Amino acid sequence: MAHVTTPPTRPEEDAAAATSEPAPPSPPTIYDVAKAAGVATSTVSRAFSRPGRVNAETAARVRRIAEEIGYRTNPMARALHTGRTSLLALVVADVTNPFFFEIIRGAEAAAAEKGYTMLVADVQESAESERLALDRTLPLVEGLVLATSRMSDSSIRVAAKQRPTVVLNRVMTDVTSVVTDNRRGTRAAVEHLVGLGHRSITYVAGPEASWVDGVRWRTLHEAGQELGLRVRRTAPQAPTLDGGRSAAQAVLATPSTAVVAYNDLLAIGLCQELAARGTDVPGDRSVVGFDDIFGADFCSPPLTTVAAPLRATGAHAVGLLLEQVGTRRPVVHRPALLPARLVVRRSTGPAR
Amino acid sequence: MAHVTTPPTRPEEDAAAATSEPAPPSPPTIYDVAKAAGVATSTVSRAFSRPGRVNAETAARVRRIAEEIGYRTNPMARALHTGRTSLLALVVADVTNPFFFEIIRGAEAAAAEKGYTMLVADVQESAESERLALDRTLPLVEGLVLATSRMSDSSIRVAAKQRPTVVLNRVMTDVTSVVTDNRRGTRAAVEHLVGLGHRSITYVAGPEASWVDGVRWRTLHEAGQELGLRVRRTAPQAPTLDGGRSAAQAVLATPSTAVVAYNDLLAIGLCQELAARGTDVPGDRSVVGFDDIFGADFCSPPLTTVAAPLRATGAHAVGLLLEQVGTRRPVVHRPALLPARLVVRRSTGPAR
DNA sequence: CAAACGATGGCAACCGTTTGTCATCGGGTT
DNA sequence: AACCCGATGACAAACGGTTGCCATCGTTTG
Repeated sequence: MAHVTTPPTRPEEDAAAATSEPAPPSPPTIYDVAKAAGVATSTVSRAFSRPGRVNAETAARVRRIAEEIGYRTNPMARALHTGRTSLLALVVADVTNPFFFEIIRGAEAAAAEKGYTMLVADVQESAESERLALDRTLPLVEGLVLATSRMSDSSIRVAAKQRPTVVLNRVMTDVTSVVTDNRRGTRAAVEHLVGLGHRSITYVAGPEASWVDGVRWRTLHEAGQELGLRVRRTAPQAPTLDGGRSAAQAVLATPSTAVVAYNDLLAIGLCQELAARGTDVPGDRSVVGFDDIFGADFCSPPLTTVAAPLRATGAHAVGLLLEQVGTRRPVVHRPALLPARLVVRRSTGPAR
Repeated sequence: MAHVTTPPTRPEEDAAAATSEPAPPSPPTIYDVAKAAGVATSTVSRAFSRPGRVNAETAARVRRIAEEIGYRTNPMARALHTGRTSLLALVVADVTNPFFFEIIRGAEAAAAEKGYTMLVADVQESAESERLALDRTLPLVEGLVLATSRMSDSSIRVAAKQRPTVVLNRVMTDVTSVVTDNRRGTRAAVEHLVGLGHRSITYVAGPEASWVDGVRWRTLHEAGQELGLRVRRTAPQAPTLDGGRSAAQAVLATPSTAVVAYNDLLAIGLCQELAARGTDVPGDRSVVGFDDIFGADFCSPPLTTVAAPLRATGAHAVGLLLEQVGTRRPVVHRPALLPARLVVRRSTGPAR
């Protein structure tokens, strides 16, 4: 028996259905309310938007009648005149990357709290479709949060010129940004490893286009210098499980007893492949990731990682965004630095 | 060259700000294009929407000029008149649940391909905020996909009356739905376990409000009867890692050698807790999940699971939705059944 | 008692597109 | 030469709210 996937449309529908429902009744407008209440449309409008502007009694009556009729203000009509759509866009490189989960959550919650709706656009790691998505959504929204944009700074500026914008995990001079404190986070990781006796660390690099990758590597490098460590770096990897797996070879080729990976996905992939090759983590090598994504606690072994305040990042970004949305003139804050926190699990241990 | 648009009496804002940027230039409208091209606005409009309706030459000229000026049609103005917003909403119970990743991806891709933008709304497992989200988004969108709605059938019908709607993982008589073939999937899991010698299975139940939970349990129960198995069921659990952990106690209290969990999250949580209590999986108990979410392959042990065609589900739902969007009269298809597939990994093994 | 005033509500002009309807025009028919 | 016709483009009326401005009215103030 075959699985019926697309049952064809049934053509007899029209005639049959016409009996059940008489007509698609168009929803009541402000005119209907005005007529029913015996006032002008302007009064109805103001009863909602400027409660002080009309007599309290009148306003109450209008609202009651609107309620009865089932009136709901048409957001498009409002937007046409005011420009206020109550829509915000959050552009993420990849919705399926757990890194964005809590960011989305935080952003959405903060937006909803202020009466805004979040439009989440997934651009599948491509600058091209990111531009496309912006084209589509920019005219609709009042503000923009770019989480890990893959576009150039100048493309971002173009967008930022059109709508208030906040970027995440990337620092720009003329666009407000929110980043986690990668320097401190990285240092915490290094100190943790040093405390366990490690004297040599390999960094598994992420995408070259990543601003954050640069920061993490540089800090690691500096810290290494200061503390007299031997620090190495692999070739850039895609920030995925597969990227991590394919870095195993390079890692095993080094004598480093500790590995710091660009992010958790990479770290988890690496652990998998190391295990497959008979290398024990943390017995033979210690592994640290970044971000503390979903899964970092139930992979094997549970991952020691520099946790990013993902949810707070999303929420904070929206907060900053909303500050700008009202004002005519764009406000650029200096980068907000959110604290990172080292979470020690079982992928790190004493050096061999 | 300046195309003087509509000179809206702009009382030259504060002098101070005027230094940085001259003025927030309002984007060009159809009027600007019309004037520049020396035609009426209707011609401009039709040059885009009804290319056949105007002289090909004129149309080309208009479009060229529009391009030069940087004209983009204002979606709100269009929507106000036509009702077409090119927006679809996908309501998910929990964006941070990996179950939805590929559904979102599939839906978004299918929507984008047809020129629609997906609005993803997270309702945090609450019927209350689901209603709220619908209130906010319903007037904006042309169609609705409800993935695992937590609302009652009647609430769903109310929404479906206002906009074309497709529900996922739930079967309703008068709303189009897309579900995975849970019956076959469940049977496959049971047969797999029986093949390994298990004669007694415990089902770790999911939320009572879940339609899918009912199907899975009933099928499991039936299959048990037919095959002469001993089948038990735990109390309902939240479909999360924690839910899985807290089910461990109940599972250990049974003599069942195999466990089928409502979903992967539950299964993974259960495995964790079993491990913590010294129970070996699959040595002492075999565990099967549902859905094959992100993480099912790298948890410990990698999970045997009934994989749902998540991406196809999302895409298919949008396909069905878009069929209805054009038509005035709602079309209800019968439920589309998408095939499930058993993925055997290492959480199942021979019965003790 | 007149002038001034604050509160309140209505009028009408937008916001930017779409689209039904109508006028015009050049050309082909008869 | 009268007529009809298709093609093309302009006019103007929506779509559903918002808001600046004015008229009215009952009060307060000098």
